[in-house]
Amino acid sequence: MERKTKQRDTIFEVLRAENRPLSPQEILNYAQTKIPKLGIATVYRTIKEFLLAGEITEVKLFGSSPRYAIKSQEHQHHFWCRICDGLFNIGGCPGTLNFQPPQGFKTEFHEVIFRGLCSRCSA
Amino acid sequence: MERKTKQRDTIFEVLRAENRPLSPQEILNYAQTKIPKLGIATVYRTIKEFLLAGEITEVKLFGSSPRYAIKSQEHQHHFWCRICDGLFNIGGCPGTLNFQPPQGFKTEFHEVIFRGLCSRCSA
DNA sequence: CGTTTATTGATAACTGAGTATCAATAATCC
DNA sequence: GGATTATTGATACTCAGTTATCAATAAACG
Repeated sequence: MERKTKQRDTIFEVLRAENRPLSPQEILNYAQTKIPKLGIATVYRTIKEFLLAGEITEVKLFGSSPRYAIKSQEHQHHFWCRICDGLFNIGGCPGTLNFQPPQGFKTEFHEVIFRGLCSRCSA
Repeated sequence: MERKTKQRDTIFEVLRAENRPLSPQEILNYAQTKIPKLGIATVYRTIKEFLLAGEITEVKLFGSSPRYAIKSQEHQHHFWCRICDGLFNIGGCPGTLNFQPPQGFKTEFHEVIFRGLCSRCSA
């Protein structure tokens, strides 16, 4: 990551603008409105660099391929749309749920996924 | 599923004895203590048959390949061990969490995954 | 501007999960 | 037990996601 390039700037801008976890393919689709000839390999390469640099995090759920999002300081969970397959950040988790695993299990963190229709697809 | 075979009986017995969602590979590993020459293709075939027959359900989470478990009537969530990679059923969810997605999102169901160390691995 | 070389785009290669194929095996039925 | 045929085990294959390769491009810097 020694040089500033249109490709890297655009990929980061896509993640910033969407503000939700995106798959490599989604990133490509959005970014190609700015750089039509952008290649998928560049997206994967750039994701790797951003991960190494600690600028983004990987979000993997439910057997789908991983998504990537700019790091958030908040405790975030996710809504996963059954129609458009999009992932959306959901805040508001109080940190502790109103139930817990039994004695003996040492919970380090939890993830909650709401499944259904996002606001756009349910409209 | 016309004939009763040692393979099918063993695979079902493994799922019953473990009482938690198992990956095809886990099923193979457990079942091979009974049938050393059992093949992975038979595991996949048998899973498909049990799914069609409605005897088991598929549990998919967090980018891991799917696991399979005998159907439960309870609303179950899961604990996923960071060390042994095993999945465990966690009951006790009141059905509604103490936070929700914002207006506009239509939640059909939710999944909660606790991540950390299972009772065996934390001992 | 010209040189250097990191980066890119196109695409071939790889990977792991799951499926198809087919001869060998074994459950069922007489 | 013998015949029939569903099932099995071994393995080749497929597929989607990801990575490697390499010539062409374009940042950076004098």
